[in-house]
Amino acid sequence: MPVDPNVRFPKLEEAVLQRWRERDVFRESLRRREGAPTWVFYEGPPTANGRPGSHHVLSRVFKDIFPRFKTMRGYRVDRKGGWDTHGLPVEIAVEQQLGISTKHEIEEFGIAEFNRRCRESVFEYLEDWNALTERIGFWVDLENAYRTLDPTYVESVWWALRRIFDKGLLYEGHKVVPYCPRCGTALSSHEVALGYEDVADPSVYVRFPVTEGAGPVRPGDDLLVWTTTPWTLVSNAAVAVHPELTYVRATYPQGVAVVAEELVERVLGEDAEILERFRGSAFEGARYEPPFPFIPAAEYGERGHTVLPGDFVTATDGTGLVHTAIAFGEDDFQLGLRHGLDVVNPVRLDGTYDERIAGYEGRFVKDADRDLIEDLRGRGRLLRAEEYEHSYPHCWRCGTPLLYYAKPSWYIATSRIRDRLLAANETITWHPPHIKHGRFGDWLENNVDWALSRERYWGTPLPIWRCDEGHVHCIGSLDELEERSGVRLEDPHRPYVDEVEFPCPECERTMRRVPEVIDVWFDSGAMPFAQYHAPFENEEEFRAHFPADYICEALDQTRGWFYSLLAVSTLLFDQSSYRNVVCLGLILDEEGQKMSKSRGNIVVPWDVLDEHGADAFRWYFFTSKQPWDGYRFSQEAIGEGVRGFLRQLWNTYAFLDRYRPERPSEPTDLDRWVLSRLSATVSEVTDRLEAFDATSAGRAIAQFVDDLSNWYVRRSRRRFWDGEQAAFDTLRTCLVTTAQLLAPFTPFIADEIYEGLDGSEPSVHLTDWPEPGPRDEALEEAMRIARETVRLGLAARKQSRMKVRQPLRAAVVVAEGREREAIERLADVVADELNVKELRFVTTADELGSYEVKPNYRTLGPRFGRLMPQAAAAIAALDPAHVAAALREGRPVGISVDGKDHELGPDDLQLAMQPLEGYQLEREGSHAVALELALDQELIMEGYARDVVRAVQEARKRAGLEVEDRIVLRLGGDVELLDAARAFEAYVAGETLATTVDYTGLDGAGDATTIEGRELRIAVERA
RNA sequence: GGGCGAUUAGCUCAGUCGGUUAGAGCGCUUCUCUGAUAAGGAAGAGGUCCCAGGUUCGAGUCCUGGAUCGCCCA
Repeated sequence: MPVDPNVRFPKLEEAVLQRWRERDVFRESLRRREGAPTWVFYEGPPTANGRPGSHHVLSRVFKDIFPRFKTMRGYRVDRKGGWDTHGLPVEIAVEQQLGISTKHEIEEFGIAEFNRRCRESVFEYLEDWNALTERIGFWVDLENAYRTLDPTYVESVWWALRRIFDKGLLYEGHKVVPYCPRCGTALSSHEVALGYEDVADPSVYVRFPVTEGAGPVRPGDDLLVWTTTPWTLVSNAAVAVHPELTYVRATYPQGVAVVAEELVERVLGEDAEILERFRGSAFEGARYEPPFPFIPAAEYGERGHTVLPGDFVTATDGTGLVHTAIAFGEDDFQLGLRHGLDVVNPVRLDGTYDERIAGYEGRFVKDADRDLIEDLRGRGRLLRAEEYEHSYPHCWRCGTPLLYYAKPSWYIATSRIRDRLLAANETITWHPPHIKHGRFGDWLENNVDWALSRERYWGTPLPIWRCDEGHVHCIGSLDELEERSGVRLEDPHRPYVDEVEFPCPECERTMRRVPEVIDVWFDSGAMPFAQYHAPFENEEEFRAHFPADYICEALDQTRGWFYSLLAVSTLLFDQSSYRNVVCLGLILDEEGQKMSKSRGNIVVPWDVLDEHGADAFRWYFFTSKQPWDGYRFSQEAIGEGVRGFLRQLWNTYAFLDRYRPERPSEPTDLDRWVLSRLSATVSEVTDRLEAFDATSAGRAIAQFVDDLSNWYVRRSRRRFWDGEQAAFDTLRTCLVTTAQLLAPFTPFIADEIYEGLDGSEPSVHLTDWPEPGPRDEALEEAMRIARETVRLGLAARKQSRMKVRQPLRAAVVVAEGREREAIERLADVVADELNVKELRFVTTADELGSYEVKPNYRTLGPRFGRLMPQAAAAIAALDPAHVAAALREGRPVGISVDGKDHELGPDDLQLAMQPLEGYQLEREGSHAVALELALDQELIMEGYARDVVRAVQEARKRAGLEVEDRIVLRLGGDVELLDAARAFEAYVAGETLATTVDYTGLDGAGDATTIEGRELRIAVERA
């Protein structure tokens, strides 16, 4: 069946998919690499509880391209799919479905049923995902995909946690979390991000009288402290100052105040007199009287109610002295941790004060702000109270202001292996590179312990059991749990696991599981071994697939999967679990806005696939820009790629298909040229793909296809009409090899072209990656120069308004040396393109234009330095003709700069052509083309003949004739046109496939057309 | 508020080691070519290389500060 030039790609792709299914190509590609070296890819698991979007297409096609490439390069690339199934987003989706929103309601509803619904919900869109995955050509083994909810997976995670526990790196501590006192639950960071609102909170400046001085600060001085959460003042534990910042003692109406120097005027006004300046570190350890007497300093430990150093303190707001309440802020908490302060939290989980805060017991803390401020004012401790506008997080469910709250939580002591994490990071190649020591490296440098536990329901249960005596045991396998408890868990999730109890190995009391589940990121970070249920089984499989050679996810995974993978493998194996990583950017809409459902600017993948097809979608992502820069995405942008590249490639293929070789022939320079370009392209594409640079690789292919279509084929058309074997062989080789290069990029069209032109394997994806053939760089360079010459000649025609169809006697080319040899070698091509009878060469431009001499700054700049402008002036003053002559003969040229003589060689000067008036000449650098515009009768006649041919071809098309149909041609009209046609009858007849030409006129019959104002009538009939 | 990245023609993007006339594709206008192509070719219009300083003989490129946008974090 002939190749359809107007094929619809989406339809073509469906047919190719069908062929892949029938021939089982993906699995065959793995079978054929049995025993070959492995190249390992890890699938970062998505969650299938929402429909896949365009950004998922992006990551999936990037996950596809390099494994395909490596498979063709001879590796076995197993691609095990995976699904992330646990976590809060899943729970929230189910809560919404049930119309509930609190933990209390979930427990009332029943954890068993709630989790059953979560389990269902995570695969709700599995069919969509599977269909899309196949349709975009992402080859991944979905039948054996790992799922983080499977008991085998959970067991491997437990094994990992046990290992970490045994190393003493899993512990219970406190963590400050955003907490909704109404819902009684901590919120995850992305939930917090949902609920920021601008609110006015009190802003108070409070006096803390010093009781025990330190450095320059004396008893009786007032530490001025600023806070926007007066309710936390009741549990003030310390005051933080920046050790490097400058502070002052300054007079004010109430006595002497201590405040950051930069803020004196803003806090104390202009009248304050500065008594002393000193560093924050100077008064570290000073003791003060706290703002409220509810909790004595001793409760906080040794350093309660003292001044402590804190790097987080700034002088942009407040006073430069920061009130610290250990239980209510991350900075506060870390400060307390560092200086051994004990956590004292007088606030109950419902957000009210407990009995220690006499007079306020049972009141909601935020509502107590006003009374607390009045209390301070009454005791003369308040300097000033204002309102402060800022954005503060609220619960996205109920609108209650969140409290930051220290809560018990289980941690992995990753900060203790920070050096190992940094060392492991050094072994990873990042794309783009700046992530390595930028965003990711910084994150590792500032590593804090991994807060592992979540007080939630749908997740891997934390396998820690505890007895009343406080002994702790970490379970490392389902077998172990069964041995201790006698219970074999079929489903290790809550609530079933919560019911399992066993006697404490130390004290024989009953051990019960702690209620927490773990952070889902630990699940996915454990996938290198958990996907195989290692080490319980498939240990060899795991060993053979560790570490990964390649992973790829969006940039937002730096603190997600990229981190959890690295952390888990470093904790367990002290090495990275991946060697190369490609980070993808975000997808924005046409306006540069983030795509979101609420904006309604989502581009649905299926729309793109139906309109343009998967190859177009893929090609856009691969080649429009470097993937980490993000995309401005639109259907239109993808359509451009289809027209500019896929159509061009397809048309070239369809062209080849239209003709048949009929006679043997020798290869020409054009053949050798395009094959050399092919070799160059193979090399470059291979190099770029090896470097994970799909963008440059794809663009190199596009450039080659453009050369192939718009130069090789265009220049070779007649050879195809004539059935020259060498042309067919060359074009076929180019297209088959291009199909191989394109296979990882656009697997459908690549396979279709391969199938149509070669087909010796069941699929292009089962072929070996092409090796570059020989190069002829001299010929490539020659062709480059010849094409440049053509470009100049066409420009000259344009300038002289001399249409290309009009033959000219000659083009005069200014060129010497290698350039001239190159053009002479390809003179036929150049003359034909320019439609001139001959090319004449002149060595210098003296007869066509004059030279201009310019300095080569690159060589002369370093030599002359600041005298460069003078040197340039001296060069400009040289006689160009003299310089040109001297350089041709290899003699140096002398100039005088600043009283000294200098010799300039050929590298120091550049000659450029200057156009001379009255000539039609186009120039570039040192070569130029001029046209001989004089026309004689013969040239004019030939021009007419070509016009006639052109008109007849039009008539043939209108008559609906096939290109190979022979015709009887009859012409009538203007005498000169007819004379011209008669004079060039062989040419006219040959071009139009006319068996006979008749000039007797048509008596007004036939199609009338006009050439140069002369009438021509044409009648064509199939012969 | 901190960190990272981006900013070049109407749009999408290149721009190497700092080298003096900053490019391509698309779109637009005009012309041209056409027995593969809704194709090709030529010309034209279109630029504050985000801004301001600095280094340098010379800055789109290097440094500092700022603006805008995005991401991550607080």
